[in-house]
Amino acid sequence: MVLDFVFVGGWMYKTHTCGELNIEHVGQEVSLAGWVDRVRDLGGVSFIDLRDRFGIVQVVSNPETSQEVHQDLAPVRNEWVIQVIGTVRKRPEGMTNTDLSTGEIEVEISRIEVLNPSVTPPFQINQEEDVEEQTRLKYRYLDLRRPRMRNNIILRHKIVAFIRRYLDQKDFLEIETPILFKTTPEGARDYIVPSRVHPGQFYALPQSPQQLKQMLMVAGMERYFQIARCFRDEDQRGDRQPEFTQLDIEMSFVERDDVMALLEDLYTGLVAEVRADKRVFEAPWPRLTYQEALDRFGKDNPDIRFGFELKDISDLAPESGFRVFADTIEKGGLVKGINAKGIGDYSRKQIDELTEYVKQFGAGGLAYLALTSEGEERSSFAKFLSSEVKEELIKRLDGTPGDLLLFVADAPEVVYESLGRLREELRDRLELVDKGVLGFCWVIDFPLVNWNADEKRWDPSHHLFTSPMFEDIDMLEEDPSKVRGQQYDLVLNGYEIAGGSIRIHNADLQEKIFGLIGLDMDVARERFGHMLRAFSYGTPPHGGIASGIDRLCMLLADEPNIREVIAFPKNQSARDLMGNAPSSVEPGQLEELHIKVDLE
RNA sequence: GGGGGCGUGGUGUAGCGGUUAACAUGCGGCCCUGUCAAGGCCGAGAUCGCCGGUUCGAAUCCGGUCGUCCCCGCCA
Repeated sequence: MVLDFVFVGGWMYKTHTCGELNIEHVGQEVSLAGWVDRVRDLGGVSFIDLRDRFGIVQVVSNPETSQEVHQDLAPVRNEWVIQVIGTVRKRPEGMTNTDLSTGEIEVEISRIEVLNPSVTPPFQINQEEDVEEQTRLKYRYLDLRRPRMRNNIILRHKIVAFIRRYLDQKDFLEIETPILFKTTPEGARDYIVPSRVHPGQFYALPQSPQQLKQMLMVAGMERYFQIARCFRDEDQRGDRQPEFTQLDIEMSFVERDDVMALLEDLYTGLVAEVRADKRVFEAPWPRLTYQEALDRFGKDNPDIRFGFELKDISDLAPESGFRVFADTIEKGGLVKGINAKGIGDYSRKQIDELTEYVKQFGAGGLAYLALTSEGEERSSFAKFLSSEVKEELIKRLDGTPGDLLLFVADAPEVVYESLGRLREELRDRLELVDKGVLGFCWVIDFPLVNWNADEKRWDPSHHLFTSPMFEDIDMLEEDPSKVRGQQYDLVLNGYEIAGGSIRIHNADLQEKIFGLIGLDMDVARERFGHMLRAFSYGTPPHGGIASGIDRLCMLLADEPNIREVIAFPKNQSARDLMGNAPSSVEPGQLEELHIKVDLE
């Protein structure tokens, strides 16, 4: 028996993968290795679906051909790892399986080798049944064998591979930055790592390589990128993990539009390559100002794929006759509404559910005006309105029979938040969007700083290295709230998937910003002295962007949370259920680090 | 830190005050020579997450606790 195992870097156990065999290979002797996906023992003839990463192929044994093979095969069960040597042959007439790429052929076994048996797995690998996530995470190595996870991991690889290829072609250098670096107290909570050689001192894991990539611009690298792991010790959500991956990009001698154009081109090409079946909602991607995003969608990461936009009716409120509306305006608030098209016949109970929903976000209530499909009106507040005001309201919101008009009157933040969230809640309830559509948009012209009422100071809305718009710089002193930052966010289907800015590259301006946000110069020098020093040595104008790879993969894989696109994610309480991390350590390890644990 | 949902054979579910705790699938055995979610027959497998309470009686009601998921806070 002579088998062709010649290709360099191949696998000694295989001449072919399970997925690649087809009618062309008929007559060839092959060696395959993989997992038993399923056994069909018909008493005489036996079939095994043999699976590897590349596909499934049916292998057959017949006692008339070889009694010995048939005996070797008898004990084999699902998920055993076996090697099969045999001959590819065309399946008999009418026995083709059109669901399988290898369905025209099968492999007649001449030898079978058990490489490793398997105990019965805790859940079925060969079936797409829902299994509790806890179990999936505990046995993640088995979960990853299933098609859903395998496809997600493959998609993620393709995404990252495309990004690397693209950026390499555009003259970017991939540069690694330290995982052990310095704490950044003004961001999220840091993960910290004790230093053994410097007792009492700690490294911090990077929340992002922000400072380091700017240093690389000072260093003259001009175009940098990294698929960077980032760490933030905050509570989890479906789209947040304690460690996550971002595509980190920084460029010298660029303006805002250069960075935005690069990312738009990159992701447009990426979608065409990895999800050609998806349709982009609007191209070139629309650009919304921060204010426009809030006014129309109630959030700075809007889902632009459907209507139900927010309409302002604040001007009608004072004279409306409805006290709640009028008082809100009196107190400096806003009144806005959305037209939930097509649910004018919602029951009182259903409307109450929506009211409960917005209350989560601080709204005092939800005023409604239902225009039933029979042309009648039901309303919580219309009785207070003159018919002129009511007509104007309906006109403003483009209300027609069958619509439900919903209003929130409150402080601006509350109005935006509650209606913005309600809009997306209605999207999900009413299935308003086609899942095959990708709604990219840019949000620009963010305020550079926001007033922090609790701490009585200005906080950067992006981060403290973001450059103000040059034309706004002279307002820094008189009215910081009016200063826009050279910042841009990329939003996809209502998720922020990238954010960046043009940076400050001048030590004077950087010191001014430190002053504005109330950072004492001594403290600033201690924390960011290395940056100020670097900026005094010839720093090019520069800017960049960071994009959440996990979220991007999640959206391109049509998954509901980022755990589904991470091989070994952590659960809600930041625990790894497979390895059971975090765990306690030996007392000796703590001693070495000069650490005493004090558990209350 | 707060609010909500869910914990029933290995897996997924049903049962919601008195059942022999049901069904599907998986698992084990037997039969079966063209299956591909193979089929048929038989069988094993659950003190209903844990603790306490109410009740003549609790998987079922109540309280607590643990685990897990979703949301708020948090996430420059």
